[in-house]
Amino acid sequence: MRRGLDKMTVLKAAAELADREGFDKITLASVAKKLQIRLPSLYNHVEGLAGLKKELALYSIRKLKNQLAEAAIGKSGAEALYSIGIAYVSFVRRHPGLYEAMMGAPDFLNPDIQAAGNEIVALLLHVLEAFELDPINAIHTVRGLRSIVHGFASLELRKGFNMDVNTDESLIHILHTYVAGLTCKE
Amino acid sequence: MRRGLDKMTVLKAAAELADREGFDKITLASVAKKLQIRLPSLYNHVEGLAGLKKELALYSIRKLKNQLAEAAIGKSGAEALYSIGIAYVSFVRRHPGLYEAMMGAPDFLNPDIQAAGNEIVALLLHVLEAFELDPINAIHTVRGLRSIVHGFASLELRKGFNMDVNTDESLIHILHTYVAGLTCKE
DNA sequence: TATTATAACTAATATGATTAGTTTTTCAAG
DNA sequence: CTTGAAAAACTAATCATATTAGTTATAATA
Repeated sequence: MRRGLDKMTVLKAAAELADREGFDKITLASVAKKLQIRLPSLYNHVEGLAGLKKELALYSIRKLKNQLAEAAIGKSGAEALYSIGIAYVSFVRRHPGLYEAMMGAPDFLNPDIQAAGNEIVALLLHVLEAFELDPINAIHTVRGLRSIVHGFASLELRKGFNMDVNTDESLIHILHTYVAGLTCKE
Repeated sequence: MRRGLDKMTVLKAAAELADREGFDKITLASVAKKLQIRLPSLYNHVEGLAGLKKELALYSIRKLKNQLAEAAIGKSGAEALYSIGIAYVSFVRRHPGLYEAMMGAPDFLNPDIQAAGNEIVALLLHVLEAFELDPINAIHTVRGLRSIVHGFASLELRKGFNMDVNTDESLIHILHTYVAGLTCKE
């Protein structure tokens, strides 16, 4: 068999293109050009543009999950939450296009994407055990943490924050405030 | 002058299409079909597809701003924050496609969009006066509130939450926790 | 060395965006 | 009324991209 590209090479090319030029610049034409092949040849590796984007979303969430898990190593409680939160935002800053590929997926109902998402949820639930929340509260809290880091990263990516005030400090402040709200009841 | 469509009619058609079919289904072709005109005729009202999306983003953020302002009427302090947060998420639920048009804008550097965004920030800062935060903390807190509501709405829209636990309760829980963190220092 | 699966290719078609240039209609000025 | 200008529709042509069908070339392996 003629050994040329494989799927991962295509995905990495698309990811780099997305991070460098923007997610909306991903077209089969632009990816093919970057790989120096003709456009239809990509169909040997991915199922069209929709397939490429779906695979890219999966690639993205798995990479994110790994980095979040790594950030939690050797930490616990509030310290672990801060580390994970910072890692999340850092991932989006380093991989803006790839992150958009993940959020740009029509929805998260794809089983593989859901599985990776569940691992992130499980990681957060595990860290939250130190807070001894009842199960329902723990779910609410995971949703809160995810909303905070995704919302923050997403708004920052869109240049939604005026740049006069340092954004790193904002992230820390927000996480501290939320965690304070978890611990000091009333 | 021949009186036919105007820009607002085009925008409303596109908004309805986005909310009903999804933001990605907005094309000049689909909008023209809905309006029963030929595609190139749209160029009399908007500057191509990019222009339409930019106008739609502006239309969206202004509408959102109005509904947030309305939600704050007659309320203050924490109660006002909850009301605004719920109104934000409610807007996204009622106008998923329009909200995506707003977040899908390449960035918020457009002056008109920034102006509308600043009004939302000003509204939140005004409500936060009751908390007597120092100015920098107030900025961080506004960013926190925006991150929470945008992140929550965005994840919910993408079906990012398992549906076993009620999402309305999650939103209340998150806002309560964050506000608790603001008030009970340490 | 011959076979075969794979991965590239060319060619053709469809949809959508855009531009250029034309026609039609309505309002308002004469 | 008539007529002329402006606005808003149109047709036609071009370009880019995605997709499908069918073909060719190559490399692993039998």
